[in-house]
Amino acid sequence: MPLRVYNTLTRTKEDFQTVEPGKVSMYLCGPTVYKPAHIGHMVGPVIFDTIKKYLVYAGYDVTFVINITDVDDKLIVKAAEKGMTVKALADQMTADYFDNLKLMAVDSIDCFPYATDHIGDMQSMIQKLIDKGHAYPLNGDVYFAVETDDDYGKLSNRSISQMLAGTRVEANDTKRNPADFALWKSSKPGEPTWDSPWGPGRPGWHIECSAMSAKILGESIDIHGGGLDLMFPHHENELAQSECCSGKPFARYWLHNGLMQSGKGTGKVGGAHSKHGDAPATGATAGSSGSAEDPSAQIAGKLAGSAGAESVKTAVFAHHPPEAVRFFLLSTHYRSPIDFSIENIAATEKSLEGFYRLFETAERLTGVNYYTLEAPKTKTTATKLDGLPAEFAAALSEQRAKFIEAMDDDFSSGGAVACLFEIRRILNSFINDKKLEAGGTDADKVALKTGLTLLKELTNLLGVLRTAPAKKGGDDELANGLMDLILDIRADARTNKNWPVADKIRNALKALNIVVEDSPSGARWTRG
RNA sequence: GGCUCCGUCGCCAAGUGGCUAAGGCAAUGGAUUGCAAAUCCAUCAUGCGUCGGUUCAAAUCCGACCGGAGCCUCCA
Repeated sequence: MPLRVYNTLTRTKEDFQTVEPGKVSMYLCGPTVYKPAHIGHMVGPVIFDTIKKYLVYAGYDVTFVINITDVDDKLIVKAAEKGMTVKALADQMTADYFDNLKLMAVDSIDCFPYATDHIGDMQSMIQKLIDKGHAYPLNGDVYFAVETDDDYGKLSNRSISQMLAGTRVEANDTKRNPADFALWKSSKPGEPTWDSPWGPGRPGWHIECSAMSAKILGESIDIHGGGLDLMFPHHENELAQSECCSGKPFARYWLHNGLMQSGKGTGKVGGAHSKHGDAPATGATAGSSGSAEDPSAQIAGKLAGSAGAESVKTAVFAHHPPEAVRFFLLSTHYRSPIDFSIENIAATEKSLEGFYRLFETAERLTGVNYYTLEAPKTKTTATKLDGLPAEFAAALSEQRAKFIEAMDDDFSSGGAVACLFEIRRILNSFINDKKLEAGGTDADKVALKTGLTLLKELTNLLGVLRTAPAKKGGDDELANGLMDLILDIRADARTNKNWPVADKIRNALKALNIVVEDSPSGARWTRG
């Protein structure tokens, strides 16, 4: 089964064929760094990071670029508001963005080009467009002439006339066509500015992606990604500029991820209500107007504009482990809108507990630490299942095949996630059947270890289940010491079949939110 | 007004022409356990918004309708 990807340009799933055999160039539109990253900013990076990991697994040599747009109108406005320089604000917000990527285990990006480092490249591109008659200077600005591009509108499937029909046209607009967009903007005093053949100014919004993409990845790239909201005008304009400039196809495949949405689809911030009434934990109580300080404000509404004076780092990750958030993002298809509600993320956290439990058990039985376990990174070097009990090997192999099948079908991570749960079940079953808790053979332990390695091979592709959950046991010596003592006394009571005492201890601890579990190898406790 | 997209079990969610419609959460029964917890096994949509149509065959294609979302405003 070949890899197939949905291409926005053709609105169909196509077989994946790269420009250069064996190599993939990927460009994802990154943030304009004028405010802290919100949870929605994490969606694209997580998805395309996963795509890259999978392409590497499939044997491709992948170069993945995300740009940082550090010059822009909004940045100028925001910096002025805060009394900071544009650069200082951009640096601060870029650092915040990187922090969050790290938390989300997004670690496969090869290059983060900054717009301000490529002004020269943008100017050359603009000059070339002017020379070719696709752009024209006007009072210190330079505009792209959409009518010179026969294909204009092909990505978002709209025509120039159609676009103008529904929009009010500014009367004093001197552009040749109202749909023409700025490649270069003359600057006002106090704004960041660069010299240019058309006068001092700064680049327009879309040109940085075209210029940096061509510079770093070449004029024709394989995958261009971004949020669905960027399809128009951003990607449409990028496409027009790039192709008019180079005369070559800009990107083979356009991949657009769905946008994150609030609770129950009520749209704007403040209109969102939880279906079941009270939203637990984050106190979106009285007054449904999501304030910016409210953690759930990050979860409300469109996420883009209004909310988000606070970084996702503190607004979301303080309450929900980034691991769970990443797992949640990948449990649905990347093109679907994502309903980021507190209930949903809580359900994901709950569903992960079974994995953590399995890893704990496995470590106790085999000494293998799942989180540091090394696993193969490519299909050709995949975990070998030779010598394992036949049924066990067959079950694991089937799930790996299904996982690959799902990912091959337009990176259907939701289907792939189901395989992880199946493998969890298979491993737990194996532990039960082979009575590993009560001893078991070395061969069975090796088999279990191999099963874990296969699971790790797959969870690595999704970038999930990489770190142990926050400690649930005791982290102070006194508590540990006391619990050892208490459980020791209880063990004596159980040996003497003194059930009332044993149960009293367990129940009393339960009231203190400490859960005691018995097993053949002794009692364990966790903070509930 | 124009352009997209979506509606699958109580909830989340795969599947987009043909195997018994994945999986998770919740629930129920059983195994296990001194009792629990955890784990395993079993059950849980003759049905995929509604009504028509195409087809040997449709959740999957077409039409209409109902309901929801996004874009056309420099939001990832």
